[in-house]
Amino acid sequence: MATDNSLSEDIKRQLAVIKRGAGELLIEAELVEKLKKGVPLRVKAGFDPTAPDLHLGHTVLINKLRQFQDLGHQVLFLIGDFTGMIGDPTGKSATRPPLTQEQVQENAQSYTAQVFKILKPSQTEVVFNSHWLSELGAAGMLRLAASHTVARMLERDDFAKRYKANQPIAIHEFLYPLLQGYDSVALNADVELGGTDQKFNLLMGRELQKQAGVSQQCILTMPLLEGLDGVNKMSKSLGNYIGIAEAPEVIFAKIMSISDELMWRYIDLLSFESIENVDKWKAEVASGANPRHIKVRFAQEIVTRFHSEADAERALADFQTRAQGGIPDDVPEITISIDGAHIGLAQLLKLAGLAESTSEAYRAIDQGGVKLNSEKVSDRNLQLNKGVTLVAQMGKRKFSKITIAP
RNA sequence: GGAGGGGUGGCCGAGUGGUUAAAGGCGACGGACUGUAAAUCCGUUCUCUCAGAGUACGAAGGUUCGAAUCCUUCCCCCUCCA
Repeated sequence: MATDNSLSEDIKRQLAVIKRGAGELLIEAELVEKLKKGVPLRVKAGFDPTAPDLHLGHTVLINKLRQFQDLGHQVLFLIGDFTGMIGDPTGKSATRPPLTQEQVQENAQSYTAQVFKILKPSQTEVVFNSHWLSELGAAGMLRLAASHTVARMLERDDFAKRYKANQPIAIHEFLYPLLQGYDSVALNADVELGGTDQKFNLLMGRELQKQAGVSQQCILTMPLLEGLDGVNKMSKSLGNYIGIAEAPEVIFAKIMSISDELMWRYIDLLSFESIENVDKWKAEVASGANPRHIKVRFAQEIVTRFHSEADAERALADFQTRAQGGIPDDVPEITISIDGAHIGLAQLLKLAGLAESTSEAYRAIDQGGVKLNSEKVSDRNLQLNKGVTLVAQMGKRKFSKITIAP
């Protein structure tokens, strides 16, 4: 439904900010009513404590939380430590082992340390759902479980698919949406954010709040960011992610490696540039400009956000050096002690950590992927003497300044 | 509780006694091409004291000149019936 004319300028502005880049807002009219009260909204978002390394995919959501803060609202950063301790066996590959209390605390620390690069601590409340869920007890859990039917649960898309495909669904997996919904009741959330895949769980919060007789939360879903492969959603386990704690050069290089089409997706979901500017860039590229320049600019924006402007400059310089086949400035140095008077190159590369195994090193040499002091090496049996220092390069990215102890 | 199916290299997946270190695909890596993008093409893809060995097909034993392939025991997963 469209914004009607009676809305104040302020609320229109807030709505525009909230809806930018978002997937779906349920229910807009309710949100307007909440905003009209002029009281800071309680905006909830939940995070699984099992993966302490945030990547850009997570930041799509966190950016939105930050925007809520900029509009004066309060963020409830929920760490799902209770569910984390049970251990989520959901499908996929390896079942995750349950986390200990210590691990959960550690992960939470790591989380907040990273998340406050984006969120304002003064408007963020970090909460753990074990606080109220562990008090729920078996009786409370049963009451919760009684609130919904199996049929209702099977409406959820992934449950439905798995059920049809004869894949197992553990009983407690049905409990997850209920617990997440109960979190909203306990926190008295006004709005909950989640990925588009979370819609069902988010709606569960609304229903449980209704049953509890409290005001229902609005729901804002955010699109899922594709990973570097451009196909699957960004995730650590798929290895297609850009971690926000990664080195400036790494973040920069990874962004430069995404395809041109995917670049726009990233910009839409991650950049803070105005919509007008982004549209202008798209037009420029459409009329023949090299997308590379925009990618560089975007990469710098992201590196600056998680490191600093100086780091972004360095990352760019580093990137260009490598592009010209040069040796970057920050080559790690390593000294290696050997037994005999000399050592085979393959063994050396392995000891220096450039190759996983000597076999891999031999292969790389055979394929012309190894350079010493910028000279390509073709002799797979090359021996190196004690006391020498040289810069070894394996492949495009791996460098090391190696000294063989005399 | 009963019946049946299955566990193969990072993943998927062929392979039922002998050129099988194990087809094929994906991924990954190296090279070419480029904007170090993507796509495409070529190559590689267990390890090692590298051309000669060692170790591998859920685990442990056994049969055999020889096993991923046959036998025994154990572990794990799935499906159906109750």
